[in-house]
Amino acid sequence: MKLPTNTKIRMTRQRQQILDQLAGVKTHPTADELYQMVRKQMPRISLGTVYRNLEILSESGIIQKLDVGGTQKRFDADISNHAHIRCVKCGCVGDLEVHINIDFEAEARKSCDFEVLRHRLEYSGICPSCKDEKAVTM
Amino acid sequence: MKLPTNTKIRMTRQRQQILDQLAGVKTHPTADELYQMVRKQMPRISLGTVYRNLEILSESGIIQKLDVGGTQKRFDADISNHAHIRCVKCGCVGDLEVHINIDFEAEARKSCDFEVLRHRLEYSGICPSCKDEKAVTM
DNA sequence: ACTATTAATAGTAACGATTGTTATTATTAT
DNA sequence: ATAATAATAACAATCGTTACTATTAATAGT
Repeated sequence: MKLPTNTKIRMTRQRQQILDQLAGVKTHPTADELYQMVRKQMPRISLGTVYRNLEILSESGIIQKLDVGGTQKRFDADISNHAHIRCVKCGCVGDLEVHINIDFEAEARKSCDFEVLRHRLEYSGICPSCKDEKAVTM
Repeated sequence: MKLPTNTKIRMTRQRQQILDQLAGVKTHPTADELYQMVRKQMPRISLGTVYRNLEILSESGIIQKLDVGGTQKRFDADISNHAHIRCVKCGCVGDLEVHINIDFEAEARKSCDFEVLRHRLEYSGICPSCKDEKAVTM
């Protein structure tokens, strides 16, 4: 089990690079995609280092680990609470600002005996570029 | 991409057994858990058969494949549209009847250029038995 | 009911994503 | 400076899942 956010983490070149790359992009990359991105700047970095740092960064609340379906986890430097939409064709993930003024947790408590902690709203659909492809093909 | 429900599927003993076991339980088991359950009745069934049948059954709309976070997929013989809550301690998954009369898809369309298809509302919390454990330990 | 067709099976190998392990290197505290 | 600590690269191991292949079983047509 890991420590909470009070743990001070060391900012190494690799960690900084991973963070910078992630912050500079709004595509919610997978660990492997980030590895490819960082490798262009630091060719000797290892995939394990990327995984370990993404884990550490998300555990200390600096980034977010997303579990939006599919086999791979994705990462987001934007910590704000926003919904995500996943393209059913290519698997890419976009951001979504949904303003629904409902206490989701309170609603859930009405119908179950769990201690309700949080909720996640996730969408699926077809991304703009896959929509265009479809249009071209037909 | 696979065909809709008009595809006729062969009902083998194994497939029937998997379906029966899944229907007889409200715990949303993983493929491996189902494998263990079915094995008690059919000791020579293979894990691959379980995976293949769960895939076929969910594709033909007879059961539901759940992607509720965590590393493993889960399965549900209850096709009705209901939300799920996952225990952050033990990973178990429970059902939830949430009645929110909002057109989630319409809300999403306001803030993104995807073709919005569907949404998923997922909760996390602590299940009754993990709550009790905590109480005992402290 | 009998046989041909064809899908489904058991067993096992292969796979991709992720997590460990370990010896080495870098960073921080003394 | 040097000892202590943490992070790294390289690689092995694991986990969940899918693919392969020879064999078996479910259905269709007689």
